[in-house]
Amino acid sequence: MKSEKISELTTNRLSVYLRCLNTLSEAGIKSISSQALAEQFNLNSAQIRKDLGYFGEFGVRGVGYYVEDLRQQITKILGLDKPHRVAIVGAGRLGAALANYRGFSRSNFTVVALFDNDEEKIGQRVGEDKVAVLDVKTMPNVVKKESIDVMVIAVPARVAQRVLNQIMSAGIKAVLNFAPASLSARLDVKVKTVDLTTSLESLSYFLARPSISAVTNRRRKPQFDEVSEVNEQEL
Amino acid sequence: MKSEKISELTTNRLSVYLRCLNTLSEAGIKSISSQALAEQFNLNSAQIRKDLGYFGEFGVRGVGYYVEDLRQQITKILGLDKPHRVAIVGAGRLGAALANYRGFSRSNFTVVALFDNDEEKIGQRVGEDKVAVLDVKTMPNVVKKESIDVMVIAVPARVAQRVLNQIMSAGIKAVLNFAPASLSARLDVKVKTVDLTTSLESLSYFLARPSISAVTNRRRKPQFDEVSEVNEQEL
DNA sequence: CTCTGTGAAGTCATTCACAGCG
DNA sequence: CGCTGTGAATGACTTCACAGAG
Repeated sequence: MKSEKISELTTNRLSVYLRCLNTLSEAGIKSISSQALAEQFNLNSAQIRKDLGYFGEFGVRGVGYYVEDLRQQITKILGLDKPHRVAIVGAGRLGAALANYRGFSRSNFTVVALFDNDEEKIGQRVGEDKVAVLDVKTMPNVVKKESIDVMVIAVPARVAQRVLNQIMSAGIKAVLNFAPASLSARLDVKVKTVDLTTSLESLSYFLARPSISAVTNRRRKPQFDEVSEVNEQEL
Repeated sequence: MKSEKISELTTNRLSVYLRCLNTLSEAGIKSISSQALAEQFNLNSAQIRKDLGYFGEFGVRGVGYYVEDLRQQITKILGLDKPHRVAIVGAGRLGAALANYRGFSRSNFTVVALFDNDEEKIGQRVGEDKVAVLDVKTMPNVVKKESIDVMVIAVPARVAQRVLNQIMSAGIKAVLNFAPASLSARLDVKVKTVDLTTSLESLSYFLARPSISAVTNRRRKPQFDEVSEVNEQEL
């Protein structure tokens, strides 16, 4: 175990590894080598080993990694053993969709509240989960009372910086931003921006050039989990 | 103008530059230097010049860039001068939210259809825009008839690969994926994955270490567009 | 003999720094 | 003079390749 600073690319991949391990665990697989893991999920085995190497020695030479053990290790590294409480600012379509997104709970995240400044919306409850819409002015108090430690920005771009400032004032250190805007934050606050516009426009660039090879894609590989028909309702 | 291959990081940034130029244009700014642009939007001036340099010489020495001109140039580079037609697979909460997202039109994207396999949903129309929910089985025909060239995957992870395969069979070359799954695609198909789980889990890692400096964040800088109070409804 | 863990090599991306255009 | 455009320098990330543990 060294004490270099870990790149965000590495932590992103750790999250992906964790997801793979969950799948393997559900399939009853007990152990797996970095190579087999890489092949099954379109990853690179050397990179898996290197990423893990930053945090310790989790493997067994000649064998590979024990799925359950590694799962717990990565869970701990990512801080997912402790629960996180999330609030979303902006009770529009996206905010409401996120508030009811079922995928968060596996990672130990719970959506606690939705904030908005629209009188019409405040006091309502949104979606199946009946998440309460609260006045954005009450944010500082609610953050404290509800022990919220992660905030999601789902407001229009032109108010995003202001909302971020309020969020930082409330003492939040981790923010997921969906507004298409370049935000500036204090150094001790981590803002991750998910920029749909940029993603789409980047796709458009790809479509605009009939270039031969799309280097960014992974090698083609048949998947192993061709399960039977199911509904597509969950998101 | 060279003919190197352009990194996705560069095209992502071009999209950001375009957004900044839109803001400047609306503010009536006629020209701007790379340095001023960088300062106003937390960017790096050398990088702006280098990114643009891959595509041509758009600046005027001693002056900077003409906002309207550069805007059009980047629009063309990203292929945003031609309209794109988008369909979304998965008429769940996220799919419905995306189908009615107003931010796409500025980039010349129009959401044409929603696909699902749930009998209950097929035939309905979703949101203010009344986007029709169609049977996913009709996808190949609809893609042709409606000239759809971009698809969005908003289905649960376990069916995402199968949906992607169908999408590729229908001849689509550009896909935006919201399912938390590692997908494999043909080399001539570009898949961009927006992974909420990974984004959140990476934030969790950041919270788990009380490290002094969050290197990934931009320098703190006061914003210049502190506009007056508005609603936060649009997403 | 298999597979990890890891320096060393290689590749790709960002930033510097300045010649030279307008 | 100010600013772009760009090689050259630096830095970051990935992949190779292998010593050595089990």
